[in-house]
Amino acid sequence: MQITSKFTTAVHILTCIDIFGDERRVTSDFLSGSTGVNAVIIRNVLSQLRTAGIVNTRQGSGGAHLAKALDEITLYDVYKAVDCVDDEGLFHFHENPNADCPVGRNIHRVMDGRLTAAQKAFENELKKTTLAQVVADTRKIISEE
Amino acid sequence: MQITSKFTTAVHILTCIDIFGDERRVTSDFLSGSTGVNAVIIRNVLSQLRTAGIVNTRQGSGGAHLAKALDEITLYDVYKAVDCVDDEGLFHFHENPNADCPVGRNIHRVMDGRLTAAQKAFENELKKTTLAQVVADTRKIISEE
DNA sequence: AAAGTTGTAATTTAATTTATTTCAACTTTC
DNA sequence: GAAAGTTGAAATAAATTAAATTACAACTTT
Repeated sequence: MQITSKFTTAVHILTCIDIFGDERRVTSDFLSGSTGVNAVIIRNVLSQLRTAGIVNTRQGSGGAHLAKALDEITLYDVYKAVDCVDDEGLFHFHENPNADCPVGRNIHRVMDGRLTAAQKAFENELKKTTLAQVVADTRKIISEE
Repeated sequence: MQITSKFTTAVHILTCIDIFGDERRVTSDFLSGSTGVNAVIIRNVLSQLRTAGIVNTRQGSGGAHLAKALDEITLYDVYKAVDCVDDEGLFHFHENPNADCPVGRNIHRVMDGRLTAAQKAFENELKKTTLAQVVADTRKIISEE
């Protein structure tokens, strides 16, 4: 199992908006070309980023723009925006444990706190990186090529 | 997306082996009844736990047994045993970034270290809990019921 | 008005996860 | 040593999810 590629796609998109935004319109079609991801999927991701207040887009006009500074956007914000993990959490519980079995009716509760802690540790790590850092690293590599 | 329920199923299985192992044979059929998971899936999970050196099973004889002490098995060991996350890692990269685009050909590399760190943080948290703790909590809840 | 773009719904395709079917090999017990 | 019960494993099916595709109305700019 893997976290949906919409997450890495979203980071790619935001990086492109910052790096190419000055010289050209960053349309879903352009982003589709850079990512190799279908333009409709790009528009869906942009739509989620817009709902999260991370980008601005407008019907007709073409070109996505950042709605906040890169150093105010963490990888966690993007992860949340594109809804990588739903309310059920990162772990999938087997759904029909037997309530007549003392283990079956309690195991979920016993594990829950510990699994949530693991998920939190993971998410907290994502909060440590801002898009500003990602873009800075990308610009550095490009300039050295 | 969610981590396969084989993981929580495996923890359930190990808990049952410890709690019921003294009074009865813990067969795949019994475990299927307690978990609500198909008996063949149970046998597959047991097979993975056996490969990891966590349980012993034998053809014909019936009944799984722990191959090591509960306090020597962490949630991480179980997670690894049932192969929740493959070599590709927890995050799924979009697979066809455009090598002609300076962002496209570098973004993977830029993100990789940070995403690996998040995965590591998550896995390290799983290493903090042993099955001994899970079973102790389970026994406590059962005794208070 | 024309060209290009976004937003969104509906559908299809592909991949993955879980369940099911089947049966040979093995153990224990009577 | 035959019967009953079990594991191991392969093959297949069903269900779920992710990603791509098709289609088109609404909007902006020129």
